[in-house]
Amino acid sequence: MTLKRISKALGVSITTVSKVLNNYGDVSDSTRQRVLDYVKKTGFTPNSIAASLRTKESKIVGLILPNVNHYFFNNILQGVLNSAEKAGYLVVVLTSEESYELEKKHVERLLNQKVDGIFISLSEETYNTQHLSSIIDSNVILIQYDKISKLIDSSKVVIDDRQAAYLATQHLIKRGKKRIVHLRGPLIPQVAIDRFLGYKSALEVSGIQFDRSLVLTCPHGDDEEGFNQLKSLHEKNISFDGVFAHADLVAVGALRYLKRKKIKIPHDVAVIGFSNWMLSEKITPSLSTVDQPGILMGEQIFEQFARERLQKVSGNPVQYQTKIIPTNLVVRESS
Amino acid sequence: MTLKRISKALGVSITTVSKVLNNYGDVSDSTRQRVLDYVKKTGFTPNSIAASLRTKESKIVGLILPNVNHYFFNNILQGVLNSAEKAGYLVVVLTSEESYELEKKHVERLLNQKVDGIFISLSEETYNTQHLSSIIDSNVILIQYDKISKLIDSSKVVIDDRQAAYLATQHLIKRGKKRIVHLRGPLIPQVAIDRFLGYKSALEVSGIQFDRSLVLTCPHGDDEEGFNQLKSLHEKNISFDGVFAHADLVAVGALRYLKRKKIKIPHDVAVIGFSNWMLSEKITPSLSTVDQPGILMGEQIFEQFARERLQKVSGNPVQYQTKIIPTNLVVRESS
DNA sequence: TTATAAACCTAAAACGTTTTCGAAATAAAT
DNA sequence: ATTTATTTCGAAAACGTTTTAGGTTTATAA
Repeated sequence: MTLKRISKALGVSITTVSKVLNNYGDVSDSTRQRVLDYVKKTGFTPNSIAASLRTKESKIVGLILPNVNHYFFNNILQGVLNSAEKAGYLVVVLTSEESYELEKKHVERLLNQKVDGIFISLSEETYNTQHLSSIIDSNVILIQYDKISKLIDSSKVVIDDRQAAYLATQHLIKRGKKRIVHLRGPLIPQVAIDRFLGYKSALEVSGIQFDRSLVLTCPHGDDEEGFNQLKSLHEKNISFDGVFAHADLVAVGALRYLKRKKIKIPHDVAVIGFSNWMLSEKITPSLSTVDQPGILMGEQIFEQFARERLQKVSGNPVQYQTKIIPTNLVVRESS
Repeated sequence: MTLKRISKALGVSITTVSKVLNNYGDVSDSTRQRVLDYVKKTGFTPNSIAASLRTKESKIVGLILPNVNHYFFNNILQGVLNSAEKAGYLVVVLTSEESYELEKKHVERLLNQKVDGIFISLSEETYNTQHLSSIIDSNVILIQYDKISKLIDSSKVVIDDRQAAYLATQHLIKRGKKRIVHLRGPLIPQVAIDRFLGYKSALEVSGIQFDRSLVLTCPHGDDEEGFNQLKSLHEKNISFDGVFAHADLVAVGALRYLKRKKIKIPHDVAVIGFSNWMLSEKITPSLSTVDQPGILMGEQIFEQFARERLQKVSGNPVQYQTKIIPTNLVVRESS
């Protein structure tokens, strides 16, 4: 079933059928009704591939996630899906698995699939950003989120990591803790740097001496690392009374070590994580953490895309925006 | 940049350019090389929308998930993504949120987007399967997975729920448990029925009397339900020494209740869940469960699609298959 | 009645590919 | 030199829409 067949069946032109389907004004009520009835009867829906070819709008956006097994990114996906659904967009999902090569390949695929927008959080390996430039060169809307490159001029949606880390650390300080371990992420990505800086400035503001030996990296963000890093501190006889981990899973590992050593939580050592994974409220003791509103972020990502799209088609200059999403402290038993 | 512009630049026909790009034989080595060089130099990639319109292959598949925040479905997604990536397919993801209306709408959207295949796990509300028939009528490949309709003739990829439940229950019996509670899912979906039947037949085989009062529903599958259902049993003075929950989260709720009541796990009551969520190994006591290999399932889903696609284009009859994916028992502290 | 305006309609081009079918050029065989 | 076979190329149609620019009919006004 095509426009042509409908038009033949009803004895009108292809143009007319197309016009009623697209709500043009210049078609009489009677023929409009005839077309509508026929369309409903046959269940016809226009071939959107053909429409895309003509209009150069695919009504598809691409979302590149570092991975899909992470609670935070699940929520981002969920949020993007929510808003895209409302706006009648389809979203194709790709995972970079933290690989630059894959990320680049995905961008190319999306580009020749002629998606209308690409939403990307950079992999940890990504230092070269030419593929991002090529998105812009192709006149496709780029929205960066979470792990972004400041060098690329586009809209951005990010967590205020520094502020969040500041709040988490300050919270431990308010609980009377003075020797606070920071189990940080890898050295390069901006998120990890920002969280570290937030940690550091919270100490400074409270007049607590920064101690380099209390900062340890947990690059993969798993619980083994959390466990092992606390263990290594103990073995070196370095004392501490608080732990701020860059991920809930790391904090879980830390808790496991403390429990094994019969250290009282939060009395002797208070622990706070990051991300508010589902598991953090189910474990004992339940884990204090920083909630990153992923769903909200996902929605904002899509909505910023929709805004830019509108500006573009209406010929207005597009306004890039950087949205900084606030986080909330979630205080539970571990602190 | 289009075929036309390339052909003009090189003084050959559009046809010739297209042919080298698609590896046709009838073009001389010298012109082939000229085209290849020019394409590489300009970084041209063909517009896949136009190609789709002509070939009627979009190289896109649609994946409908009940939701995206569930560990099992994350893995399905991951698996589909893995295989699709290798085969050069893009996948658009949609969530039904367990709503029949949404599910139907999604199918329609995918259909007029002319995807090559649709992979679907039915929502809990879905009883009418006309939208599935319309997929087949549209000559689009349908693969059902997890929650399937037996009435619709298509390939299927499912967990052997009955066998899995049988194993889980048998495991508790081997531990010497005789009064085993089954916290089951909603009454209608086949998965919940199969798990219940597996539970029941494990009891029968071991000569344990089935007790209707030990079977309780936890329709939403959250931990509150697990907690409350055990509580209600206690209040009715119904004794039990084992719990087989239809979801890990429900089992977590059960554990929480038992811990609160100082009941020894697994000595007094052993607990086993279902799905092997990430959290189940992190909690204390760690939770025994049934591992559903979601990634493998996702891969099989796509690969079955790829097979049918091949059969179709080569004019062979398409062979529907039902793949039953085995599960593994994961024994941990809770049993 | 005729001129003018408004309402309704359509032909045709365009989007960028793929593929069929036949033509031209070259090589091989007679 | 002519025929035949082989290799290489290209014209044109087709995929199903959208949209421009203009044409035809109907209503309104003179």
